[in-house]
Amino acid sequence: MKPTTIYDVAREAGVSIASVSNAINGKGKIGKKKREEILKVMERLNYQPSVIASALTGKKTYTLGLLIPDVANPFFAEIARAVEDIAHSAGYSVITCSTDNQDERVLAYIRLLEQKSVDGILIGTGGGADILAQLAEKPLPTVTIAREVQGLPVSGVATDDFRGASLAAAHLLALGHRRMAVLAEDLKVSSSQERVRGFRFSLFEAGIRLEDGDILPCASSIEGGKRATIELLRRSDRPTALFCSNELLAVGALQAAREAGIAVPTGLSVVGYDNTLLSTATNPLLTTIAQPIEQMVKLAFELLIGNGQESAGLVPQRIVMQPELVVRESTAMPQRADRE
Amino acid sequence: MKPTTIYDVAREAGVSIASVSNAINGKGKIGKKKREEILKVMERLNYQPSVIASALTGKKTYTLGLLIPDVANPFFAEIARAVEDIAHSAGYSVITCSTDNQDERVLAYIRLLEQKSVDGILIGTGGGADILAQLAEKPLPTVTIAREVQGLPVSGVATDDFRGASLAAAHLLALGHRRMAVLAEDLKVSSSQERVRGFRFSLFEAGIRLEDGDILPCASSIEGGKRATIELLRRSDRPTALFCSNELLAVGALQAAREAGIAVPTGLSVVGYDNTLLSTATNPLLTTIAQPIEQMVKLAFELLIGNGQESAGLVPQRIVMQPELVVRESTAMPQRADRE
DNA sequence: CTGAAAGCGCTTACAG
DNA sequence: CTGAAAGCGCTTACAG
Repeated sequence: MKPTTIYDVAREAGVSIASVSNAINGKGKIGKKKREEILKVMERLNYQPSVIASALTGKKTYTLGLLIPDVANPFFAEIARAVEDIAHSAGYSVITCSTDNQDERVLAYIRLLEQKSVDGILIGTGGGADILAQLAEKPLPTVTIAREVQGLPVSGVATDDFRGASLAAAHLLALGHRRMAVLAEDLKVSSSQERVRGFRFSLFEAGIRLEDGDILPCASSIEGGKRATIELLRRSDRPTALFCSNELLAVGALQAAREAGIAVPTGLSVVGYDNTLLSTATNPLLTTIAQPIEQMVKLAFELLIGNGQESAGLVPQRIVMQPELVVRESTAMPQRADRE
Repeated sequence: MKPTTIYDVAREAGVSIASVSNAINGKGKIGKKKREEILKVMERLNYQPSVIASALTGKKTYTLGLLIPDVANPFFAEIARAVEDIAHSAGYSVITCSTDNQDERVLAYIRLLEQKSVDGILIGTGGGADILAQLAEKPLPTVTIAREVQGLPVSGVATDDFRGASLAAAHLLALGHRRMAVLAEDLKVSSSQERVRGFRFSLFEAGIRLEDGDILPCASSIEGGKRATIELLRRSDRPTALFCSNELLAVGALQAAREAGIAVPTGLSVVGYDNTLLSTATNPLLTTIAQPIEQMVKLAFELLIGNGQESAGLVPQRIVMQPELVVRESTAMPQRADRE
């Protein structure tokens, strides 16, 4: 009933446990024959080394922590999947931590991950920079993904959110829109801020002023986007186009427009952000900004685990990827034939 | 730089490590004063016990494995979130494993989870019953969730998929549909099978025969659902209603219908399954079957970890929950004013 | 190349 | 109530 240990195979193979250990880890200090014999015995006994025992001796736990706001959010679900795949292919498993961007949850999870001696943490969540700053002090390798942390001296990879928003703005501008608004999720999150800034700045350059009132902070959910849009559509000078900082909000906007009897894109254009599967589930299909998830994750993983081995004490490295505009059906030239 | 250990606090507090251990674990064998003093020292040194060390002495790892087909699939993302939350509140963390329903992946993950000495595994994935059967042999606590495993002597909680499909059938039947078809994901997965069976049986009882050709196996993706629907819509006697075994397929169906110029629900009714956020992102909103995810997860967790402590050697227990029909906009009476 | 021994950070009987 | 000691399953110098 008890799992077989290194002692069992040593006894069975007639060698010392040190030799078994060496055989497993391929340290050169063992004869070929002996090695093969041991491997054979291991196979026969169906022996599987305990990673917790080996971790205790200073080796790695081969476990990573992934901090994200919410796995149930399609964008982060996709990130989680990508992380899982690349980690798994490198022998690691990952503990997913949904923080809801709440400081206390972030804190609790970090503590937990420390106690479990994970080999590293991938941070894709919001949460006070001060809290995350503590992390940088610790010996625990950390890299951020899909977000920046102000002044945090850790490596990370993100996509250029300012640029992504500019892409959206340029698209809308080119279509001829002048009255626009933005739906923004939690402004504590850097990526959200950047998207707002980028959009605003692009309009500014085009000579269009986006008032504070045109930027609506929303709960990051379909409902949140819907509520904000309803309010927007009630205004006398309602916008002809909406830029949403994520697709949950965009879906909400679509729904609000529909209920208000405003056709998209004819009466209202909307562009989302992230290019998740939600953007292909809506009708009309969402025009959106895509982030190269797989690549980001791949790079982040390499930064974390170190493809080279000496990445340890290096200077923090920030990689920024380029977003892309994906034009689908939810944007068009503005026309005031709204109330169809 | 090195994390503080139990020795550090013992020295600092002027006691033995055994006492520190006792203080932490609240074993009665320690004086109140001493206990509080120790706790204070722990606080001051910011001491956090190593769970891997404690796990090695026979205690739990407080880590669970969650096997699902794919976290990027909204339904499983929601399951993963629910599991994470309840696990976290009980002091556990969870390693998410996306298997794509592939035997080899299932196998690899199980092996990994064993090596990491997880305290239990939640199985929500497909994969050969034979493979999972091995699991039952092992001392590793296991419970299935949202699926059955034929003849596997383990506990589990699922919702009644046969019934859920019947609900869908009844709804469509009541609306007056007679020519129907079903889009089924991977038939190796029990839940999928049951949904097909349930639907078929209900029609049968109503005197309607569902031919094998009316049941289209699809890749479990939007694309998969779309392709199958396109084929279906080309048929001369095309169905007036579609039952999809999950919402990815349903979304695909919606898209196919749109491209074919067939209005939903007027020209074609479609009902999905799972009630994920996808069902509220589409236009029209999806009529679907809801599973009580949170409750299922809660019960599964209790079965796994044992709210009572002696659940160990008990007879496997299967809990089945009831699904619910959620009527939204994608279903209506059949009418042959298709080509609008 | 190989084995005896110490040690990783805890917990748990076992004496006192 | 408290501490010394053994042990969990490995790995890693260190001798041979």
